[in-house]
Amino acid sequence: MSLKVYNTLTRTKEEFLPLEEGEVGMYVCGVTAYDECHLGHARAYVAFDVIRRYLEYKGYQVNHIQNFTDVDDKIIARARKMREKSSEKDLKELCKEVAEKYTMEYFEHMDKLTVKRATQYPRATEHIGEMIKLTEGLIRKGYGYQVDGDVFFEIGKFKDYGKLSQRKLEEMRAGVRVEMDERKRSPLDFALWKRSKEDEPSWDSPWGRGRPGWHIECSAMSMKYLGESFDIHAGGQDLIFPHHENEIAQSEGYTGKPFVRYWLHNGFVTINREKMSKSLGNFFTLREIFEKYDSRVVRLFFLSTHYRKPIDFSDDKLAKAKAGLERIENCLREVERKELREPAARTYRGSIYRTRFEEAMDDDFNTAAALGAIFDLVSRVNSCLEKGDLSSVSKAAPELRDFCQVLGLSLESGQEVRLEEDLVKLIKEREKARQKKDWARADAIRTKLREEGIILEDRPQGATWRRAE
RNA sequence: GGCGGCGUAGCCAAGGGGACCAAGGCAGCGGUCUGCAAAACCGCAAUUCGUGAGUUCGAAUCUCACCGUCGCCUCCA
Repeated sequence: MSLKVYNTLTRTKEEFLPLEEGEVGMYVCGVTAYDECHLGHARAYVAFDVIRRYLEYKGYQVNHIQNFTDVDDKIIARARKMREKSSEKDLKELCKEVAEKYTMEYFEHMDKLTVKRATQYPRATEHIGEMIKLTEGLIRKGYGYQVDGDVFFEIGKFKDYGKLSQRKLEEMRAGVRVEMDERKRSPLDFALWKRSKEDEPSWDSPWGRGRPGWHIECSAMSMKYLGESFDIHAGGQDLIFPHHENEIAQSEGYTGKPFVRYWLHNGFVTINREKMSKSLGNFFTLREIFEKYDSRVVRLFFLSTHYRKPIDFSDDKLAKAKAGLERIENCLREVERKELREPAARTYRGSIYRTRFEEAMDDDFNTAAALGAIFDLVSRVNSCLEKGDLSSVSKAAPELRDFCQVLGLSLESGQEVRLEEDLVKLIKEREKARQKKDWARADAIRTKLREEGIILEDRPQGATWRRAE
């Protein structure tokens, strides 16, 4: 079976063939560290995490690079606000603090969502030299031009400009909404290097003190860590234009080589069918979301829709994802009770479930269809448990864990958690009451425990409990 | 104005010319189990895939038109 991926560059699904056999270079556009992460970030990074995990499942060694933008207008704006309150610190110091704070928060939230750590996380400010070198090269090759301390990229010089977003230059000019900077040769020319104001973070360059433009960092860092041509470049659909279009122009203009083989873009999170965004005021931060929902539920919610499609968020949908997650967990918990826990070795291949799972994932990482296979496998395991066919269970259960692991669904085993002393006493008391057929007492205890978040299930061997969550 | 996506049961969602009188989940209904539950199991539930026309032996799947909806064209995952 061959893996097919949808390439934004060609607008088709293509067979995935990396440059080096057995290895994949993958660059994911990271966050600008100026504010808390929201649901949209979570969706993107969960999507690319699953892609990375599946590539690893297929046997590839994945070199996953993800940047942090730690110098930018918005970070500076944030730092300026902070300075209004505590004026003793200088702006550069505050910019660093802002970036550091939100970088750490990013990790905190992504860990909750079980997003694997990238191989490396390069920061823009640590690669100023590389960016200056790229900019110099672009000027030398006639793509860049300097105007009093600013350097712009002249898009008219790059013949393929617009190939990713599939736009023609003439069309774009017609729709330009940006105010014209008189010093630019075309309104669509973009900054490679920006002259900076006195108090802003700045670095020495051949064009004076300044800081890099936004797009250049991704060209510089991706090529530094993955080479001038590499396999996968990923990000949100909103980055297609102008960010990724500009990256192609810079990188290919500089190297004369194809920059990226496969461009992958995830769809947006919407709230009530509208794009979630700060300007609309309808966004949810991950901090808010995790106060209400288990992060595993959030992850399953994302996986229930193909990563390129928009996904609409609502409490109701999260509640449904939660019910689905419980179905999988109840199944695995039951397997453990039967002491059938086995290492999730991939020894049992070729089942119809694995075929379906792989076919789904091979088809541009169709996690929604893959979940179909997972739920069918859950039904199969439950059914075998019911019939007492434990040899089938011991074959199917490791497979189920294996699939969940590929999707990054870390499931609770349910057994390692201890119950508080007084609650254990109550359960024992209830057992006695049940033996005496004192149903009123037994039910009262069950209700009380339910209020404590403990769900009791009576079984032939006695009652078992699990946390509600 | 230009470009692109989407519209499948009550809700979510996969499928994208014949194996589909359409996966899977949630909710619902009937049954089994249970003191009653919970969990689980068994079964039921779209004769139909936004609307209309067309291509085809055959269409949810292709073409055209229309309606609805969302996004990009400015920072954005």
